[in-house]
Parts: sequence; structure tokens; C-alpha cells
Amino acid sequence: MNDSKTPPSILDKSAVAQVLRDMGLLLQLQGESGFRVRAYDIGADRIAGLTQDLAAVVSEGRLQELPGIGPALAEKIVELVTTGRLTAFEELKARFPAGLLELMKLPDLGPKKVAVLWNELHVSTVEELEAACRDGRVRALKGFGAKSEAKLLEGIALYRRARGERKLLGDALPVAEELLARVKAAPGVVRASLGGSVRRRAETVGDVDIIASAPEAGPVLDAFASAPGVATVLGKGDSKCSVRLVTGDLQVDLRVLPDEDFATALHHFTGSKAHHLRLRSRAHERGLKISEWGVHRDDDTKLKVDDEAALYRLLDMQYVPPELREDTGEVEAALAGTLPQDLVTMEDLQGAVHAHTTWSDGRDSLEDMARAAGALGLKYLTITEHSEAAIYAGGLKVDVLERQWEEIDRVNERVPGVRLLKGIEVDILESGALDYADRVLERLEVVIASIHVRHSLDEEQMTQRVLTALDNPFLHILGHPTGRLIQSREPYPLRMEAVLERAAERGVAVEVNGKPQRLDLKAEHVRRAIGLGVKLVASCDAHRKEDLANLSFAVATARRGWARKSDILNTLSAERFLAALRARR
DNA sequence: GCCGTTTTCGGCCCGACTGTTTTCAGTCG
Repeated sequence: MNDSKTPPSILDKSAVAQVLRDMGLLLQLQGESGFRVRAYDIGADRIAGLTQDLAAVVSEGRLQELPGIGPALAEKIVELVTTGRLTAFEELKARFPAGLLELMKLPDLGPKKVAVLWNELHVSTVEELEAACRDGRVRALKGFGAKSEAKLLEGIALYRRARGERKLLGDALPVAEELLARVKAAPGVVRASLGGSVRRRAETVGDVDIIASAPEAGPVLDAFASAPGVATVLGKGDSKCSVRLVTGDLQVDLRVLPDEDFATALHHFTGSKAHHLRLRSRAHERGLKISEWGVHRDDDTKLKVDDEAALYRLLDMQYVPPELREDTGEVEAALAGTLPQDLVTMEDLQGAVHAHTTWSDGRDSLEDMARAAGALGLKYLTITEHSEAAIYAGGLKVDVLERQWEEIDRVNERVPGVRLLKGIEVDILESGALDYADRVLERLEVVIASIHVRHSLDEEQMTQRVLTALDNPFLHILGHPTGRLIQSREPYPLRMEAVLERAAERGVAVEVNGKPQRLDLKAEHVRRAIGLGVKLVASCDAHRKEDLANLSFAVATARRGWARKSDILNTLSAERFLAALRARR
């Protein structure tokens, strides 16, 4: 993303943010003011969410232009970026046993209790805490009791299972929607919605929030707590209830309020925190106060807010859809009236891109895939099997590919309303050449090119490899450009800016792969691609019928990257889609 | 540690819930 002469940062954004967050935790342990601690957290959020190149911001001395970064944090970030270390952090760390930071990650343990455990019992690791709980030494401490001992042991077991892993959106969303349906059906419920990072369609989610309105909370909370799939009720009061599900250790929080508070509560619990901070200061300028409890004037009179759109109107801003609420420029755009109002939606899609069948490594037949696409209201589906080099995935030799075209013709006659397009997901070889000769590629309607092997090239080699592929005149779409698998494989090193520039130059579209493990391009790169004039496709990378639903994650990622309908080629009819692909430069 | 149209000191979000209390502290979101 950085073509200037700025030397690259030794630590990347997330590493810098992590040091700042840990620094905050240690300061808390030391008994520093919560506000000072919060300043580190806010600074960490700001760096992690930075859309610009961190090294460039540092070298141009622009750190303090970022809200939440003042002289002290700026100095520390400069040290981190240029040396990879932070002296103040090293010194602070040396004052406490290393395990205390980990202890604070356990549920129900914060800095105060960890400090007591350390000072009174010299407990500094999860193992020592477990032993102390079993020996009954913890219950003797002030502020602890037998119940907290049992809860800590439970928390330790859970921590070891889950290791604090966030869940993939694709795993959490279906479960969340099922539970939401239960809540909507509960007695007296007027409105109910998912909130939090699930509603914002973040790549991964920590837990699920549901917000509901009803005249009486009790019956709704009861129905929720006894829903099928609930393993443990973690807490239940007059207005909220937290449960842990059997599936994947997922935690779900439900809040129930009177309907007049629904819109403001939903907005509050949708976040993000960073987006809210900006709105609150905007509200403050206008003599208003926004909180979970509603919008109040300075004299405490409460304003009527029927829905989220009304909330933004009160602030004289455009409505900001949940997927955009990350404080990455949407607040400024909404104030200026330049926020795109026609973000792509699922209903805009006329066709699905990127599908495998039994001809290579897919599970379902061509005909089954065609019928499934029709059932979703899609008009076309691009069949893109693997090419010859992808032996592990049943890649097709040219003569087999030609036989598939005949079968596609037959299915197209048999299945009305859906057209299968003849395509390929051709491997990009190490040299950047494609795995089929041009004379084969030119006979295909849709050519996606992807990297599947030899991930370990260095950044320059990988970038050259992709640039060479983009120069092939028969290539239409670059597939999953970074090769990442969320939480299991890092993206391969690639100068994305150069790749997107070349794609724009050559008129090659880039895939927004909706497979929940991939989401590749990611939102940040989607936005950059659009800025450079690159056309995109929303793809499902389907290996079975059910995977066609991945399209919704592609659309969500595209929306998070501010994509409009006109940025996504498969919002066009089949004929116009194919024409757009052929329009190479 | 940050911030500024009540400013350069003194605020900064605060309520729900739990477990320990007997009026509250700590954690969480």
C-alpha cells in the first residue's frame, strides 16, 4: 500500500496497537487512573483502524493529527515504529510477573482482583490460580468467596478451550439469526435486531448482541434463557440476560427495553465504539447528549427517536449503514453529504461468480448447482473449476474441460431461468503465466486466475507474479488476491497498491471472495480498489449448493468497503456482465 | 493521556449485574 520512499514500519499496525493495549493493562495493574488507561486503548483503536500507511504517517510527523493521539502517545508510537521496541513498556513489564497480563484475560478477573491475587497469594499464572482455587485459598481473600472460586475454575476451563479466539462471522451469523428468530417470537416483542460486530458484519466476532423491545422484559428473557442450544445462563437480571451456547462456546447477550428506547439502544449496541465517540462529540457541539438511554438536550429533556435514521437526522448527517460505522471516514462523509447512498445489496446481484462442481473438487453436480442458484433468484452462475496444475483439487485437463462445455449446454437447456457460464479458475503459475494456453483461455466466457501453490515467495516475486498474470489479455478476474485464511493463514506478501493499479490499467476485475474464511479482498482493499477505478465481482467460491449463501458475505465485505451497485459487475445481466469482462485494455 | 465555541485545568459514559457485602466493589460492555 506504500509506493513512497518511506522505510517500512518494523511493526505493523496491529502489533503497535497490541503493545499500546498491553501497556494500558499494566498501567491499570499499577493502579493508574482509568482515564489514562482509556487513552491508551483509544490510541490503540486509532492505530489499528488506520487506513493510511503507518510508516508514512510517522515519517511525515502527522501522528498527532489523529484524534486521540497526543504528544505522549505519538512519541511512543514513533519509538515502536522505528525501533520495534518501547522502553517504557519494557520497564513496566519488568515490574510484574509475565503471567499477570494473561490472568486479566480470564472472565471476571480485572486489574484489581489480579493485583490482590498477586499481592496476597503470589499467584501470577493461570496454573497457580487454578491450584489456589482448588486449595480453597482464594475464598479467604477479601472480596472473594466460594462462588467466585468456582466461577474462576469454570473460567479457566473455558479459557483453555477457547483461547479467546473470535469466531468467524460465517459461523456466528447463522446461529445468531436463529436465536434472533426465537426472541422475535417471544411474548410481547415489538422489535428485535442483532447488534454489535455481527450487525456491522465484521470479519470475526467476539460475542453476539441482540436488542429487543417489549412492554415487559421478563417473559422475553425467560424465553431466551430457555431457548434450545443454550448451554449455560451466565447472568440474568431485569433487563438483560447473557448465555453461552452449546455451539462453539459462543456468548450471546440479550437486552430488552421499552419500544421508545429501541432505536437508540440498538444504535448504541451496534457500535463501533470509535464511530460512537465521533457522534457523541458531534452531538455535544449541538447541545445534545447521546447515550444508550436516548438523546437528551442539555436541560435533560428527552427527544423522540423512532429509528436510527432519525438519530442521524438530529445530528444533521446522512444515515450511516451499520457496516460503515468504523470511524474510517464515514462520519466526515456523512456530514459533508458525500456518503454513498446506493451501497450494493444482495437484491442487486443478478448472478453468482466462482463455483466448483463434481467436475473438480465440488460436491454437487452442474445441474444441482444450477437449480440451487435458480432457487435463490439468480439468473446466472459462472462455473469455474480448477485447472490442470491443481492436481490436489481435481484440476481439469483441456479435453475434460471441453467435455464439460457440452454438459453445460445440456444443463442450460434442461434448467430454465438460470444460465451456467463456461469458465475456469486457472492457476497462476510461479512465473506468473496461466496454467492454460491462450488458445484455450480465449474460448472461455469467464476466466478467473488465482494462486493456490507456492505461497512462500517474497513480496517482490509475488507482486511480479500477479502483475504478469494481470497482463494476460484473456484474464477477466483476479481471484482471492491475498490468499489469506482468517485465523489460520496470513496473506502472502504482496504490494496490493501495485496490483490494484495494474488491474485498473488492464481492466481486470478483482474478486471479493465471500467464503467466510477468506473475505478476500478485505474491506479496506475493496475501498482502495474502488478509489483506483477497479471493477469488482462478488463471489461465493462455492464447493456445494449451500455455499451460494457465501454471496451475502461478499456483499457485506463490499459494503464495508463502500462499494455501490455500479462497482460490482455481477449486478449486471448475464449479457452485460460478459461484455464488461471482455472490455479489456 | 487527551482535549478545548463553558478550556490550558479539570473533566473524561455510566448502568447492569454479581458476589460479596449489610451499603459496596469489581467487572463488563
